[in-house]
Amino acid sequence: MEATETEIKILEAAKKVFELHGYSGARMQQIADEATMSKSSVHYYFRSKEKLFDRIFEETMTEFMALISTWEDDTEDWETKLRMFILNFVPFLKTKSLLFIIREINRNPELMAGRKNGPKHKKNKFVVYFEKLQSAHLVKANFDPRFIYIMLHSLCAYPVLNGTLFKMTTNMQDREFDRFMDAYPNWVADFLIAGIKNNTGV
Amino acid sequence: MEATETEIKILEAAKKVFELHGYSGARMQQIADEATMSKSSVHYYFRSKEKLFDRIFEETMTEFMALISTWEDDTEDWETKLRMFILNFVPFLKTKSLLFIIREINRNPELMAGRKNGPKHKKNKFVVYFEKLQSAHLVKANFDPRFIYIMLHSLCAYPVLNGTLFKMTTNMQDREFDRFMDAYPNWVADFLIAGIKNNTGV
DNA sequence: CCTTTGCCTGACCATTTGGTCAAATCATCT
DNA sequence: AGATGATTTGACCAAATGGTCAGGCAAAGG
Repeated sequence: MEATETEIKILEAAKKVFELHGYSGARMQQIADEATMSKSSVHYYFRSKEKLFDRIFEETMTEFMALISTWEDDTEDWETKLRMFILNFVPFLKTKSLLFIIREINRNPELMAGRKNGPKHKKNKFVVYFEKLQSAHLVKANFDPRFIYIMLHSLCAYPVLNGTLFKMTTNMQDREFDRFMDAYPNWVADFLIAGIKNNTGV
Repeated sequence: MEATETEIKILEAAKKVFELHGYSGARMQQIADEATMSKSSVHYYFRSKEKLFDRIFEETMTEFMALISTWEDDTEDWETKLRMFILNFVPFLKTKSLLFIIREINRNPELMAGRKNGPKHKKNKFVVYFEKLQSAHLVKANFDPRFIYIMLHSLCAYPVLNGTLFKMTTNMQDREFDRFMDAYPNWVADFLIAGIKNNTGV
């Protein structure tokens, strides 16, 4: 697809509005305002609200999938790779894209079904990587790599997703929480790495 | 507040619809249908959509807060308490209430500001409990209890919240994922407990 | 200067949606 | 039965919203 300057302006505005209000709450007029043009122009470039939404959703999912699929089997040791992934992943999540994805999938599960180029039938790189490590006896084999995978994502994503509630339940002010979250990725890395090494229970 | 049978019927219908579609996507007509009565009747009991929503949100938040605030300083050892909390918490999250809360807070942060009886100024019981354990040298003191608190919640909540995506990225079928999630709470408990005991890095 | 082409917009439309209201129905008490 | 008050509803309304369309306008080409 080409990408006119105007199209990009609309897409950025739409992304902002859709992420904040969701599909139902988003207003074409607000998208037009945000892009500083008329509602008609938005319709001129993307026929309907749904078409525009589909485009945004598709792009966001593609970006997200690309990020979480990055796990090359290069020479670095797994501790370094894990830490780098976390340090890279957490900041991305702050863009609110994730809540957007989760919310819209919940609203309409069809959005997932219709995806092409999804990693379906492609094995999860992270899981494959840890299975190899286990076969090579480089880490203990007494846990399911999928469990580590899900823990990893949960620890990275949820505090960002639910920051407001955490601030409240831990009595932190905005600034204090920000500092906490700055240190957070390395804590997660430390805890996960130690857990995988010392793992005794699973 | 009293709670007429009719009111309860409406509240349950409304909760269902609001949780599925969010505030903007919810339709008064659908709520009425779900409660098998006319739209006018819904308006008769709860003046407006917003009033009805506020009631649902308030009740959901209260229920949620009550659950996560339960951490009595009784005689059980912390391992047991932690495990029991997880085994109790994960099933609750399956009710979709959490996505509802997160989504609506994101849409309108004012919803939190206006809450009374919130645990503001009440110290977080979990954190206080672990601080005591640390003071008594019952667990190592080389980590921030708030970090454990956030990890605990992240591990419980996120896989439930984002199950659809996890199913996709780990190539699991519905049934396989369900079995995985049945075992999940105990894995989390094992991993967390082991991590807290062996903690070396944080 | 005139025409064509693509971009852009204000005015307008049809439908949806939250909300109102008077009338109908039901329950309760005398 | 009749009066009274609460409950329920269909008909209706005003505002909001996604979408359309004829025309304006600027640049390119003749």
